[in-house]
This record gives sequence, structure tokens and C-alpha cells, in this order.
Amino acid sequence: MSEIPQHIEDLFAQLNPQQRAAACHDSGSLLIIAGAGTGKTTTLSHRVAWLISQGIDPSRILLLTFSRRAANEMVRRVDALLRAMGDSREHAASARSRSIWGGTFHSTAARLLRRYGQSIGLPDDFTIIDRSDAEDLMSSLRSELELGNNVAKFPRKGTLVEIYSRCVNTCLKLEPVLERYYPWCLEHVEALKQLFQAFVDRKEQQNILDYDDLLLFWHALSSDPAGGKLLRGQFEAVLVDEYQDTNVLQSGILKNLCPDGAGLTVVGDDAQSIYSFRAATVRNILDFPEEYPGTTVVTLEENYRSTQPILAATNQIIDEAHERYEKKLWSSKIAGEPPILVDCSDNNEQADFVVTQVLEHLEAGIPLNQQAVLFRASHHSLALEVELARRNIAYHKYGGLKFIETAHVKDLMAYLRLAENPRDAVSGLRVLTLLPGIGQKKAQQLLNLLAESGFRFDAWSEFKPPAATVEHWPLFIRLMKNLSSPQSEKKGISSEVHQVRTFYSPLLDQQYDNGPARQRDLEQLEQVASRFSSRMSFLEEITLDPPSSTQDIANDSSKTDDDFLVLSTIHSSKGLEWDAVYVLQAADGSIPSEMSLESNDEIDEERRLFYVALTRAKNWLYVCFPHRQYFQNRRWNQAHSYAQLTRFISSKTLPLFQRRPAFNAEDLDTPEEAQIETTAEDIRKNIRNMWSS
DNA sequence: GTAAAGTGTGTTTTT
DNA sequence: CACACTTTAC
Repeated sequence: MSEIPQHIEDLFAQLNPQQRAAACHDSGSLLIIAGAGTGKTTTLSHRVAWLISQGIDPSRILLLTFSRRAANEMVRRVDALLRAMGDSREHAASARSRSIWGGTFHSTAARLLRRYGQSIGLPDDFTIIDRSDAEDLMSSLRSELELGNNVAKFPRKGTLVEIYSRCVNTCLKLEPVLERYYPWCLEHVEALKQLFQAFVDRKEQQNILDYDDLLLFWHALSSDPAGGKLLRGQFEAVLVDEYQDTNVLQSGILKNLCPDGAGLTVVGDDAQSIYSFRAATVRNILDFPEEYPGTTVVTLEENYRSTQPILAATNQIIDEAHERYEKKLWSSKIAGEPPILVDCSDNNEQADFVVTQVLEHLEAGIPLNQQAVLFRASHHSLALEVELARRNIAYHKYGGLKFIETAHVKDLMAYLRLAENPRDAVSGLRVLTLLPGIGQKKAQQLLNLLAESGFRFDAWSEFKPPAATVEHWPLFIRLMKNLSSPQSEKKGISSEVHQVRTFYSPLLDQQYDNGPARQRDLEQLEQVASRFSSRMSFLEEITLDPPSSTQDIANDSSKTDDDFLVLSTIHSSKGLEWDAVYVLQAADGSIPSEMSLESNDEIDEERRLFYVALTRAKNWLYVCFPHRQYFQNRRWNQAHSYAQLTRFISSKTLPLFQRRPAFNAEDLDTPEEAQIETTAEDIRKNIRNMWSS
């Protein structure tokens, strides 16, 4: 460690010795094992500030995080540090921190490929498709090639993309992937090969890249002798957050960027690896020291987040994992409430309990935004959402079905994407089949016509539309021509959204129910669009970093400081923390998920997931266990079974919790009104069901 | 031949 | 409730 000037010394004095060692490490490869709540973000931002203070040009620093939000937060903190370091040029400080390359692997890939992709023969005007677009493409190729027709158990489109994606991200061939993860698909190997081949070809023809391609081409670019040199010349320091959730392709990219590890810093926690379904491998972080000999390993174990009673429980839970690397988190916050295991009769009572407890904390001065409800699967929060709506409590839900994935939003984006890239037949097919009277076949003919004309929408004027299409057809052509005219760009992207909306609104009302609500979504999208300078950047941002909740979109610009409760999947809660945390559905089958019981590896990952959920809590932790589980099945409407407590609260863990029922007996007869209301509803439901088939 | 309406089945997590 | 597949309508 080199000598530290006094004014910088002061800034780093607030770090603990391990954090400080990490932040001020020299340029050799560095692995920071950062347990939950150990000040990872602080350490990483100090490290970036340190590197800059050592004379590294910020534009030659690459900071890879798992979301753009995390990247922005990091840059903000670096900025603050640079100012505090007394950079004489105040403005210079923020300009410098802004020039840092920050973002996700995927968004960074897009940026780099637009700049340098041509050197490996990739056009710079590609458009990017998301997961469901990839599924649509896969599905239309499947029917085009007539694969899997009349064949039992041919994988569905979602599974097809999953298999394909896993092959790409693990860098494995099809057969081993099938054997390991999809053995029931082995009989279709040949069909799959043919299909995936066509999938690759088609994406090339259409000048589109999917999520996997972004990594794949970045990897290819970095492997190329010339391309690799270019990228290595671009970056002097590379820092990676959440390294436990990277995959083989991503670690390969890093290896190409920093072959001997010089300038490379990775941060993560093997106990929080929860993305193996996305081909992330915990081996990346575990084997890092062998991959880069001479690596300095720093372990952060002092937890600044949770109270000791909460840590005692979470430490015990992670201790029981099959494979793990020893570290023991400790906290100086000795005193505190024990975590509470709440017995609920069913998920309605669970919802009731959460709302009651949330309000109690609110009255005691804990704002809603310092409280969060976490769950394994998006639908686990349904009953709670109903209750929150009924009692007028504001909430934001993260994870699950995103705003951007709803059909009407996808429709609108497809018009814009087709205008941006007329070769994009996925979007073409989508917008054409929206027109009444046009289905798969006619749409395909029209797309062929478009291709033959050199992708000029004029070509469609020759088409004789069927009766149902007549009134829409000329308007549609005019819309597409307007959007693709050079003048359109000048008027701004939100004017384009407006034009699309004008054309599409009547179709929307016809196509879907709940029209007004959907129309409102599109109005919001128009608002959002006004913040973007070009159609390309709008499309790219929206596909690579979609707003994670519908409410975010509404509030983003106006920054309403309305207080709201956070509802989130555990996956989306990564890296965050709240004063009070409520975990729903701590029952076997939900946590761990029924779907992930095949192997010890899968169960271990579910355990880590539970661990991640619990370690989000600072002061209060409630784990809810609804005893009775209802079946959603239409046929067995009223059926239920009695669940088991999640296996992750073992006999050794249980004593670390305080166990109590959701409501005490005396509480139960107080809210009489509500009591009678629900009872009546139950009776009606039962009566109705007596006559339903 | 093609589009649209109808029927039966299975539900995680996300860049 | 969306998906794959089937039947009916144009």
C-alpha cells in the first residue's frame, strides 16, 4: 500500500481495517468476500475513488453491477467521495465520476458492441430483443420448420429458449445440457439442433441480438486478437459487483479483459448465489484465486445491517448448507428483537397479520418505505395485495410480471422497433397480426414482400387487404412511413409514441379487456419516452433495464415522495435492506420451491435464497408460516392441505426464533365488523360452490 | 386456406 | 390465465 495523503486518509479512516485494505489495494487481482450487510457498496465506491485519486482516468474504469440502479448509486457515492477529497475543480469531480463506465454486463455489452462491433463484422445498428421476443421467434420458427408437430412432449417455446440460453451461457454443447437439465427432451436432440441453428441464422438476417448474443459477441470481441487489444486498451480497472451471480461466459469476458488479473476487482458472497437458473455458477467466485494466482483475498465479516439476534438465526441457517465457505458474520448491534416466526392459519390471515404489523410499525415511526415484504414467487403476494388495496395502503411491487412485458406495451414497442429496424420480423409479425383479418400466413407474405422491396414500407401499398383490414390498412402504412421518415426523429420519440397510440388505441380496445387501464399505461409510456433523445436509446434502455415496477414509471420523473410499502420477490431484493422485513410463505413447497427439489444443489440454492431474504432485515424480521394451503386448480377449488414449516428452519434454528400466532385470542374478537363480513363472504362462496360443477 | 373462436392443461426466480 | 392444440366460421 502506498503512502496516503492526509485529506484522503481522513476519508478512509471511517472504514474498518478489512474494508480499507480492499479499498486501497494496489492493482493486483483482488477478491472481496463480502458477507451480507458488510458494507460492500461502501468499500467498492471507496475503491473506485481511491483508484481515481491514484491517477487512473475515470473513463478507463469499468464498473459492472447487476442493475443500472446499483451502478448509478455507486457512481453517486464515488462522486461524493471525490468532492470530499477536495478535488479543487468541483465541477470536474462530477464530470469525472460520470465518465466511469458503469452498468450491467448486458448494457455494457450493447454499448461496446455499437462502438467496436464492426471489427468483428457486427453492424452497429442492431436492435435488441428481450426474452419473450426470443420466445416468439423460436415459436414461429418451430411452426415454420414444422418441428414437433404431432409429437408428444415437444418442449414449449419458453423451455426452448431456456435450453438454448443455458447452452450459450454455460458454453456447453446441447447434449450435455439436455442430459443434465432436460433429460425428457433428449429424444428431440436433432429437432432442437435444427431449430437452434435456424434461430441463430434468423437473428443474423434480421439484425437483432438477444440477451445471450450481447454476452456472446462481447466475449467474441474480447477473444479476438485485435478486438481484445482494443478493449484492454480501453480499460485500466475493472470492478465487478455480485460476482457470485456471474456465469462462465461473463468470467470469460473478464479473463480476456484482464488476462493476468491486473486491474481486476471482484466482490461477492458465495452464500448469496441465487441465479444458477440463469447459468450463474458459484465456482466463478470460489475458484477465482486459482484462476488468478497471486490474488489478494479480503473477507468482510463485520455486519453493519442487522442486529445480533437476527444474525444468529441467519448464520445458523447458512451453516446447514451442504457446501459452503466458512465465514461468521457478527454485529456490534448486540441488542434487538429476536426474529419472529408467525403461525398463520392461511394466507389470508398472513396478509392480515402483515398489514396489521406494518401499520403498527408505521405508527411507531417506521415509514412504509423502510419496510418490505419478500416472497419466493410473484403470486405469493396476491392475497396481501388485495388487502393492501382494500385498506388503501400504497405499495410498489418489484419482480414478477413487469410493466414492459404486458401485451399492450409490447405491442406499442413493436411498432417502434419495426420502424427502427424493418428487418426485425419478430416485431413485424406482431404488429401485422394485430390487424383484424391478418393472421400468421398473411403477415408472413407481407414480410416477404417487405424484404423483396429492400425494406420500404411503400411496398405494402400494393397489397389487397381482406375486408376486415380495409379501414386500417392505409392508416397503418402511413404510420410506418411516418415513423421511418428522417423527419420523425427530429420531432422526438414521445411524438412517435403518440402517433402509434393514436393508431393502436382502437385495436387495443378490440383485442383486450380492461382497455382504459391499458390506455393509461401507454400514456405513461409516452411520458417516459420524452426523456430519451433517440428512438434507439429508448428501445435499448427499455429492453435492457426495464422499469421494475409499474409505479416506478409513473413516479420516476415527478419524484413523488409518497411513502409506500415495498413488495418484492426475493431475487429482486438482492443488495437492498429495510428496517422491518416480512417473509411470506415459509412453507415447504414455497420455500424451497416445489420445482427445485431435484438435487442437493438446487435445495442449497433455495436455502441461500431464504438466507438472502432474511439478511435484508436490519431490526425486525417476521417469517410467516401459513398452515393451510389452498389449491388454485379450477376443479379442486376449495381443496386445501396442511403445509410443513420450511425445512430451512431446522430444530437447531427454531429456538433462535420467537414463535407466536398471528393474532392472540383476545385480538380475534375485536374487529367484529370485518369478522362478520368475511364470514358472510365465505358462506356465499360455499353456497355458490354447491351448484358449480 | 386462413382467421378466429374454443378446449384442455399446467403454473419460479430475470438480464 | 397463458399456452398449445382443435374445431368452427369465413
